[in-house]
Amino acid sequence: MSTQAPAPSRREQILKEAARLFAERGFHGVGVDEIGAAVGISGPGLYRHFPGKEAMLAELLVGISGRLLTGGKRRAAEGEGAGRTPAEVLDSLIEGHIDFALDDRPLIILHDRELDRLRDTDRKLVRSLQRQYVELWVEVVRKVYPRLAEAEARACVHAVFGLLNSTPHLGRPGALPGRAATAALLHRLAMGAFDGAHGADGAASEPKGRAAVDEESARGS
Amino acid sequence: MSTQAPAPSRREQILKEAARLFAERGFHGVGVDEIGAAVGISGPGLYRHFPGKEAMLAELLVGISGRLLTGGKRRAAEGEGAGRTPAEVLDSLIEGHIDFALDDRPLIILHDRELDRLRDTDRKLVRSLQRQYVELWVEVVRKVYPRLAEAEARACVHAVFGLLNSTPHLGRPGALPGRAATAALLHRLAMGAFDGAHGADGAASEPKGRAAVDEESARGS
DNA sequence: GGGAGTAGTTAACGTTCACTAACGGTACCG
DNA sequence: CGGTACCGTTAGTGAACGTTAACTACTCCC
Repeated sequence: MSTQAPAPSRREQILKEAARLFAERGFHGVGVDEIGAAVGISGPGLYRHFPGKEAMLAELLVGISGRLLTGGKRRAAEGEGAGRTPAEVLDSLIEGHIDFALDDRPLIILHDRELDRLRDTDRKLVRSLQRQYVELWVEVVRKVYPRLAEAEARACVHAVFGLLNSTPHLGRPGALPGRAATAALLHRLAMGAFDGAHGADGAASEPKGRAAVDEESARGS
Repeated sequence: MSTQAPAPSRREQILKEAARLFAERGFHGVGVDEIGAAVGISGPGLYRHFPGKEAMLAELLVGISGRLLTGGKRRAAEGEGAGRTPAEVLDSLIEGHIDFALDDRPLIILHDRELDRLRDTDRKLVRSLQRQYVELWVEVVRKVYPRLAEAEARACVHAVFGLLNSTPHLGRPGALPGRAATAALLHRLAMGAFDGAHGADGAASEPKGRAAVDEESARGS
């Protein structure tokens, strides 16, 4: 309805279009003229809003990293506050990440693709935020799957991020039924991945039945 | 000259270094002078071996896509020939992909990151190879997990690729015990993901009909 | 009405980049 | 020795890019 679109203030407009273009063609593949054209102004008019091209990328990356971390922290804290089990907290983290991946595709792409185009200062900040986010997940994952060593858990988290961030690769049109179905599918995939990493025998905490697919066990490597 | 193997023929040397540099800093972020310097010659000397910078990227991407597809086809054919179960074939596909991801990191990065920097002809070729590879997986996956609809299976395959291709994000040093352990872990993660996708109840999302529930949250597109 | 601030324009500058031109050395081969 | 193909060099070219400069129009506010 009359959702108050609160004045998409040129700045945000620019950031949004820049994100889309950067994601499509890469940071170095997009000129400032194109970004300007995408918002109706042309070329150097952008410099009224940003000190430079890189500042746009920096703000985008810091923004997404910060929001991911903030959201993750909030969900973890909610879990501690209420009587949630670690498994439920992990569930919530997965859900939050999926929301990001589905709603902010361009940012998710940039987030792990164009980080190295930042200057030292910005890059270190973004990396720090990313690391904190990863460690947040690792902590929760290790509570749910205590048999995972820390390094293993971290690798699993990175892998699941790769899985969840694969949304951009799903074809644009009607490849999947819809948003909700896609989210549910990703959720199941992520949970399954963690379960699989933990090993075939006694995973205690999660009630998900093991839908038996006959596999001849561990000829793993 | 009976020794066939050790001929790192300048050309291959160039391709290898170009792959590394493209993966590190992006196609547009690397200059031809740097590529030349990386192999000991400088700048335009490269044009004795390649008609242009983009030709190097094209050869790299066609190469990796082709090798992935060839390897996948070989494994699938071996499965058909022998009495292998679909689950065993899928196992083999996963193993093959992991080998690629672990042994040719730069190429795996380029493979899904710099595709759009190619000219139409090359890009279509690479996309065709990639699509065939995906469809190969989808076929096998649907045999192992028959309850997955085709679109779902395809999404799962893409997601698992994202998972397996996450290796570049695993920290460089001794983050994981070793190659074998990493491969085994990735294998378990991938299998678990498929299991998880299949295992959930079909209550929510099995029909192909336009379930109206999806688009609820799409306000403000 | 007259600053002041904001948001935009076009023109130009300096650099970087992919690529070409012209040239030289070296190995093989008659 | 002369010829040829290969592999490399340095110098240069035209285009594109990020950024700055100089200038214009509009709005707000006393």
